[in-house]
Amino acid sequence: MKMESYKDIKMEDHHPMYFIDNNNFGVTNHSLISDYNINTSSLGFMELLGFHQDFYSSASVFELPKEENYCPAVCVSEEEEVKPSSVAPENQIISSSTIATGNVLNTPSTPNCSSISSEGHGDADGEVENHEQQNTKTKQQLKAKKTVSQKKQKEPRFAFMTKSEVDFLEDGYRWRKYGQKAVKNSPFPRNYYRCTNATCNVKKRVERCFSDPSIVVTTYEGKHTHPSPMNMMMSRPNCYPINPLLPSPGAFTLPMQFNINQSFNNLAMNNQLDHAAFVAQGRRFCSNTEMLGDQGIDLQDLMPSAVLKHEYNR
DNA sequence: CGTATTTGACCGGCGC
DNA sequence: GCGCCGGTCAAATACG
Repeated sequence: MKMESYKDIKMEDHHPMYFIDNNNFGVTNHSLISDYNINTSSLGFMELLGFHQDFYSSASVFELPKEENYCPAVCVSEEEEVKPSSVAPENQIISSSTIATGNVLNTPSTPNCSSISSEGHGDADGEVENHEQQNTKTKQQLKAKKTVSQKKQKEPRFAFMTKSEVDFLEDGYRWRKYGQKAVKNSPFPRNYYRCTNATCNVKKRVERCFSDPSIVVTTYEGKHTHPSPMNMMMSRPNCYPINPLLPSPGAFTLPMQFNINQSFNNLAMNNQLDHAAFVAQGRRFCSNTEMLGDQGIDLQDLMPSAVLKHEYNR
């Protein structure tokens, strides 16, 4: 599999989409995601992905060889998702300096539902109301309730587009597919995934761009309530990518060449890595019960399903 | 046998 | 009110 750099995306006029120039996304040889200057007080792109500072600030984690400098264009949508069928590959790239303004990375504040809680209470002069007034009020209440509930349902959502031959891009989390729908005017179906963590309600939609089948549009909805299994690995002191020349008993040596936009599986398939060694190291890590016990994670949480599948098929 | 995926049915929102 | 469409459910199926 080969991923290519993608710079030709057209912004829809009404969508607050932001695209990040390949060379500024932090996957070039020495620039980092942490150089992003994302407003940390808001819900950032990386936070939505569940990657925390302690993870992506590690230089070695995001170093990538020049020939693999494929970073996909990233688009972020605050209110609406990307509509793959309408995104034509054409122009307009905004560099990471533009992203630093951060307006689309901010999570829209959701109003409280306190207005609802007053429903049916404190109506002291209700006796004088006639039926018409009551009916009108009921309708208004229902309408208000409906509006609030609609707002409440709106989860922070963002999407990014990746030029890739594979549909499902691993991101460190485990997902369970719960649906697939045919997309109107598109030969490519839309796949629906849900985070397998019981306490997490994050959803993910994956579909191919109709106008350019080589582009995969991944839309995330919600925010993970738990750290990324991969993030957990990386954040543990003895689990950071280590220099293989410096032996560390019990340490899980992750591949030194790693990129957020590339899946674990892709990594394993990449000629930069030895897949068997990668899986074996994962096993070694996961067999260390002391390391896993306090976090309640298991092998499947740590190893993305695609990697595990790949192992099964061997 | 347990778990993940598939896929048709169902539901709710929205426009006409 | 009706139909279309996006999203979700859940039974059936596949797979290890």
